[in-house]
Amino acid sequence: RLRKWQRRIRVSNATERNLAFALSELDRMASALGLPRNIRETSAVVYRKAVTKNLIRGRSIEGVAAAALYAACRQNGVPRTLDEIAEVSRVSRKEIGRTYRFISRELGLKLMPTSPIDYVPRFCSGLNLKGEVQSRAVEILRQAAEKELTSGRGPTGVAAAAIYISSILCGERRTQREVANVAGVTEVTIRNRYKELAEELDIEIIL
Amino acid sequence: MSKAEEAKKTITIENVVASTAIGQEIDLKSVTLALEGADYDPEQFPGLVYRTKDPKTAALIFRSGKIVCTGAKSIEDVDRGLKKVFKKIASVGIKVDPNPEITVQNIVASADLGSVLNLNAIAIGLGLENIEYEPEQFPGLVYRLDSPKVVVLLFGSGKLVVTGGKKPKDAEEAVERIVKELEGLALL
DNA sequence: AAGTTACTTTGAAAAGC
DNA sequence: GCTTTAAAAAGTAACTT
Repeated sequence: RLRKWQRRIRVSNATERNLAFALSELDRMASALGLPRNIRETSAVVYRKAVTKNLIRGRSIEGVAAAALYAACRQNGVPRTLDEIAEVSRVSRKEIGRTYRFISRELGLKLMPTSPIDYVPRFCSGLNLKGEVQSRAVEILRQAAEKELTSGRGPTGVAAAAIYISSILCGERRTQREVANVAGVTEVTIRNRYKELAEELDIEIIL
Repeated sequence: MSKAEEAKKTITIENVVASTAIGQEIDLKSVTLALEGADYDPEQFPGLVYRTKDPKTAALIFRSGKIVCTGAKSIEDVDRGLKKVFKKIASVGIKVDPNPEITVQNIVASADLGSVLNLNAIAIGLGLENIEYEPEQFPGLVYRLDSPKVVVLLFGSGKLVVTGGKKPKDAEEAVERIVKELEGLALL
C-alpha cells in the first residue's frame, strides 16, 4: 500500500517535472523568437491539452512543445514558418511538421492553411516598408486568392512576391534578394510567383 | 459523358507493390556473388536488391525466401518481373516453389480531373477534420477515404494520386467518389 | 536565367535494430 | 520509429552550365 502511494507520488513528480520542462522549453523558444505573452499562453494551453490526451507517448517533449508553439502562432494569426521554429528548437523541421499534423488532428484544431496575408506585416517591417506598401500587398494577395493563384503554393513565397511587387508600385523598391532573405525563400521562387501574379492580375511592373 | 467517367479514363497505374515467397531459405551472400547487378548490404538493409529491365522492377529478396516486387506498371508486369527473378534464383541452384502465391500490397495511380482546383475551398468543403492540407510542407491536399480504403492526394492543377489500394478498381472507385463529392460541393 | 538533380507527401511489404 | 524499393503529383531548393 505504501508502495502504491510512493509510485503515485513518483509518477506525479515525473509528470510535473516534464510539464515544467516543457513550459520552460516553450518559454525559451518564444523568447528566442520574440513572441508575445499571449502566444506563450496559447502554446502552453495546446501543450497541456496534448498531455491530457496522452499525445506525448512515443514523442519527445521538445517535439510536442515545438509543434504546440507552431500551432499557437497560427491560431493567433501570426504564423512562424517551420524553419523558424526549427531554428530555435532542438528538433528537426520534419519532426515538428509531423508532430504538428498529429496533435492538430488529435486535438481537432481545425486550422486553415496559413494565409500569405498573415506574413505581410512581419515581412514588411523586416524590410522597413510602410503601411501603404503593406496594404497594397494585402490587396494583391486578396485578388490572388480569388483567382486561384495560391493553391498548393508556399504561403511565404506568395507573400514575398506580393510584397516585392507592392514595394515597386509604391516607389519603395526592395530587391528580390532582400525580400527573399526576410521571407526565407529563394529569389527563384519570388521570380516565379511575381511573374505569375503580375500576369494574372494585369499588374504592370516597370523596373 | 459524365466528369467521373472522363476522369476515370485518365487513370494510369504508376506503381504496383507485391509480395511473394519461394518457400525456401536463401543464402543471400552466395546469391549476391552469383547474380550480376545484385545489391546486398546487410548492415544497411536485410534485403538483397535485384532489378529487372523488362519490365522495369526492383525486387527485394530476403533470407527467409520472401520477396517484394516494386516498380511495376501493372499487375501483369509484377508477374512477368517475378517470373524472371524466380528463374534467376533457380539458375543459381535454389529450389523455387512452382506456384508461388503473389499478393498485391499497394497500387499507386495518377489521374486528371480536367480542371484546376481551389484547394482552400475543398479543404473547407470536405471538412478540415477530414483532410490535411499544409502548402508550406507539401502542395497536395491529403484526403483519406474509408471505402475504398485509399489515400488521395489532390493538386491545384486538377491532377491527383491515389495510393493504398490493392486492386485497380480501388483507384477507379476513389476517382468516382472524389468527382461526385466535389461536384456535390460545386467545386469541380 | 535555364537545366538538372533532389527533397517534401501518400501507401505497403520484407527482417532487424 | 528507422533502414530500402518504386512511382506519380507540384512546389521549392541547391547546384552547374
